[in-house]
Amino acid sequence: MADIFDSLLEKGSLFLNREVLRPTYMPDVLPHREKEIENLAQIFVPALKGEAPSNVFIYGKTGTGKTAVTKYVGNQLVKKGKEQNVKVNFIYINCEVVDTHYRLLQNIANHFIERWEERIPFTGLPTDEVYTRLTKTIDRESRVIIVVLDEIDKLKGDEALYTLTRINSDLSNAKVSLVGISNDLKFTEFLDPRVKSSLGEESMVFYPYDAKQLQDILEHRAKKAFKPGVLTPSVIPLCAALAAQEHGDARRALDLLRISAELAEREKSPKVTERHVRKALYKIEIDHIAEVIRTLPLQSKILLLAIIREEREKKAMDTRESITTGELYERYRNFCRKLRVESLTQRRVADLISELDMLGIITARVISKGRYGRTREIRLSTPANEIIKILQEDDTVNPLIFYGGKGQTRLI
DNA sequence: CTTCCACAGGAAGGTCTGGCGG
DNA sequence: CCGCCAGACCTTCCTGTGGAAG
Repeated sequence: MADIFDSLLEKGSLFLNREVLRPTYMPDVLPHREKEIENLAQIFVPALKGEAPSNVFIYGKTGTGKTAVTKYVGNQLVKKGKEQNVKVNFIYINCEVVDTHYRLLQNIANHFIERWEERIPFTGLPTDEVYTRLTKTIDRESRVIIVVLDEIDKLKGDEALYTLTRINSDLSNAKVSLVGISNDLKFTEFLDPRVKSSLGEESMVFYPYDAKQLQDILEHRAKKAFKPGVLTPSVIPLCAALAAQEHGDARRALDLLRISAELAEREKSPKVTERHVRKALYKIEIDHIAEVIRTLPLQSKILLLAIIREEREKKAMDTRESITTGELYERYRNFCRKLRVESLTQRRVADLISELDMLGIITARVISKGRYGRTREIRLSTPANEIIKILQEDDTVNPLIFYGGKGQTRLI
């Protein structure tokens, strides 16, 4: 039994340390974010004199380094604080995980309570009691607390923010500053104006990386991640270019590189090549879409199969025409009858088509066929066999799928 | 130029679920 | 526990429209 793992461990690895390429990894150098680091440090520096820094709001799309920069500067700050004997606390909270008023206060408070029996329970106390305990606890000594609220737009209700932005008026020794991080540029529009002005005392915007910058980042990490000489020289530029095209998302670029290498490894290839990158790109895309399709509502799944069926029929008849809403609706109704599922109205189905379009599974453009009306031109933008592979697992729609020879699939 | 198809897509209202304050 | 409300999900009804055909 041990042997199979031994062989996998030994020759498999192109990696020195795969973790370096994961999004959770905290690099010690952040290329092309020097300015942002400097800025944020500038804002934080009063903490070292025992004063509360301004609250900061940080915008930027995913993979632009917001979290990394904030954590990086925060860690440095705490270190410096220790050197200079100033009490500085840096608390990072991801609001996707801690998403309610209660849990937020609880989380911050527990950060300062060592003794297990005094910790605030997950549930059971009134929220204002948690608040009182929080203020009492942190106010025992004079210190500066920086609370980072990552993905702040995921917080439910703005009560939590309202409480936190005013907490300093209930404290006489400690001081609290907030850092809000969001990738939703419209987030503040819906906030209570008082919260908005308080949170936005300072604001920073993180712009996406361009291809050249992504390339630097990848090179930096690749040095630690891979054994020397494993990457074909064009691999990193290609990953960078592809990710830059997408949104300048560093996380995507790193994922792409990691998965490329994993594919190469699985093939027992001694080197990662451009071909692996292309394959990885396809895999990432399919994996993403697979997840979306799997979680689609039943009606959309049926609709999707109806599209595949219509598309195949068109191909068989060798016409260049694409599918129209009317034809598709008929096929959809037909599928619903076969499955004994109640069908939706055409109006509703039209909206479902738009949704599938927005999800990138199909494309649906409005075209006019003159005398023959206005409709949408519908076509798949995802390989049909991949979709069927996923929908086979759904017992409700599965009866529509038949298996021909040679792994071929057909729809009723 | 007008007609007219086959829908697009807006508006309003119904139904159901689930969270929340009292 | 109950009533209320918001929001997701649909239906019904509707007006609007690009462009080939006539």
